[in-house]
This record gives sequence, C-alpha cells and structure tokens, in this order.
Amino acid sequence: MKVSAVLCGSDRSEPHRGPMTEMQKTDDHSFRSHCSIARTLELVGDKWTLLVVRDLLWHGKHTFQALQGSAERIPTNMLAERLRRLMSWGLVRREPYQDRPVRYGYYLTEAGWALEPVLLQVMQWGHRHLDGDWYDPEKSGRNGDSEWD
Amino acid sequence: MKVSAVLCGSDRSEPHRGPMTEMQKTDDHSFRSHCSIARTLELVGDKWTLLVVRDLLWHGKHTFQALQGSAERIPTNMLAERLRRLMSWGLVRREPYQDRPVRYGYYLTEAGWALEPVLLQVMQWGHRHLDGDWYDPEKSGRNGDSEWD
DNA sequence: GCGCTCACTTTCATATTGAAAGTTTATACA
DNA sequence: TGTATAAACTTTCAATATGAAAGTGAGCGC
Repeated sequence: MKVSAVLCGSDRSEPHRGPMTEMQKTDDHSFRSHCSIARTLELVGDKWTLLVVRDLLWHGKHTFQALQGSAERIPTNMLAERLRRLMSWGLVRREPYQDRPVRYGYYLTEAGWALEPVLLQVMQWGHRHLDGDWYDPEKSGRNGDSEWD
Repeated sequence: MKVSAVLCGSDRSEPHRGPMTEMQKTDDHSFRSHCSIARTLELVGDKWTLLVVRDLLWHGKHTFQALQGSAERIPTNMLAERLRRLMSWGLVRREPYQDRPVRYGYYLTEAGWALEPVLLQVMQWGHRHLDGDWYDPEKSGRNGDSEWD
C-alpha cells in the first residue's frame, strides 16, 4: 500500500512567508528529490522516529506512557510530534482504548510495519559495528518484553 | 570490523559546562542506550548522512564538489561536517588525489560499505511507499551514473 | 472538594540547520 | 607582475528544531 500525500504533495515551489506553524511542519509532505532514500529520510531521518517504530513494532508499546518509558527517554513534546507526523504520513493510526476520558493507543499501519526490514538491517549494523544489543523479533511475539523497558 | 570509539567511548556521565565546540560535537561518541538501532541512529539519524554514504557507495562521487552536486543540494558546511563525523566514526577515510594544493578524495571503509543493506532496505521502502526512484547497484558498477547527478 | 493518573501542550533556553559570502592554496593566462 | 579561475572548505548569522520542565484538562476514587 502506497502512502498518499493526504494534504499536500507537490514538490517545493513557492517559498512561504513568516514562520511555519506546528501543523504546517507536520503536514509538509514535499520531497527534496526523486531518490527513494532521500524521500524516506524526509520521514524517518532523525534520532527518534525509528525508535518509536521499533517500540510499536517489537516491544508492544502502544500508549503514550509506554512509548515515553523507553530507555532513550524521548521528551514528551517530541513523542507527541513524532506520533502526529507518523499519523499524517499514514504509518501509524490511533484508536481509543478507553472512553471518558477518551485515550488512544497507537498502532502501525501496513506501511508502518513494512519498515521492519529497515529496522532489522539498522540493528544488524549497530550490533556488528557499535556493539549494540541484539533483539530477535521472533522470540517475543510482538507483545512487549521485559528486557526492553 | 567494529567501529572503535577512537577518542572517547564511555556513556554519558559528567555534563559539560558552556557551549560545545564544533570538534566536541564531531567527536562525541557516547550513546543513549544499548539498543543497536538507537546507537546507529546516533550516527546516521539525520537527513544528510545516508545520502553522503549513498553517493560514496553507488554514485562514484568522491570529491567535495561531486558530493555537493547531488540533487538534494547539501549545504557546504553540512557536507564538511558530515564527512568529518563519518571519518571520526571510521566509516569514511580520505586520501589525497593531488598535491599542491593537496586535495582529498573520500572513500567508505569496510564499516561504511557495510551500510549497503540498510540503504537497500530504505530504498525499497521509499520506492514502494513514497513513489521514489529505484536504483540498481548491480547495473552501474559503483562508478558513477549519468542519471544521478 | 482533593488528590491522582494519563495524555498531552506550552514555554523557553540552547543547539542545529542552511543560505550565502568569505578564505586559502595554487594554477593559468595576459 | 597582476588578474582570473578553481576546488575545498570555513565563517557568519538568521531561521528552525530540540529538549527539560512546568502546565493543562478530563475524569476517577474517596
């Protein structure tokens, strides 16, 4: 399933006036080039986004609090902004896990879990070259895992 | 071959005083967690680094000017800083391609080209989900390629 | 009403980014 | 001897992003 540029789409053209609002930043779905790598980096090219995907995909973390709890200590405003961005790109959807007050759980879409091979390769590289931990998705069934707070 | 923390290594401990110098930023090889993904993102978690690796690996670009020329138009200060960082992590080495004045070409090390599977997966995702271009490394023999300026 | 929880949002100081101009070293003419 | 050109950076500075911490709001339990 292809991610569609829901609210925008054209490549950079008219420069804007004044500072960008938070919403404009979240919803800017334009690209720097036609390169697949450059385009993907527009989405996940930062220090937090793939960690959120990792937690949603492998560590059974679906609430704001659970995602916040991960070892890297993502700031709450960053987490909120990244989730908003991932939703706006169609990689994550949310659904209420309770009413009154309504609270949402976050889940990867098809496009979201299609990032698993990327995560696996990134992990492999970090394991081999930076002495990072190994995690075997097979051995935990996507339901959270005590070793990964 | 494992990337060794040439000039540092220990995880975050003493907070420093005052603003960080350019050199301190380049040489900060500490990690946020033991996670291989988090560690790898510390190195390549931005919008430019993997594009530089892409150009070195697939598009036969080894001079500052050639790297600058890519479609995404990396600013010169960013390019210089990224190359410095990649060298400090041991993913890139440089060697003179002329004397007087001495000028350097940049090349991936073993650890650097070990990122190829990551790039391939990132490309695949971007091709499938963001309608990005496909590039076949096999079909160009790593010596540059007219389609990719 | 009072305190507590979860899920954010706001604030603000600091850090990073990027556009553009400047510097350095050396060759090539005129 | 000047002037121009070229590659490879470095510097400057305004705009943007990050992140620590405090604040907000909706509802529950007592």
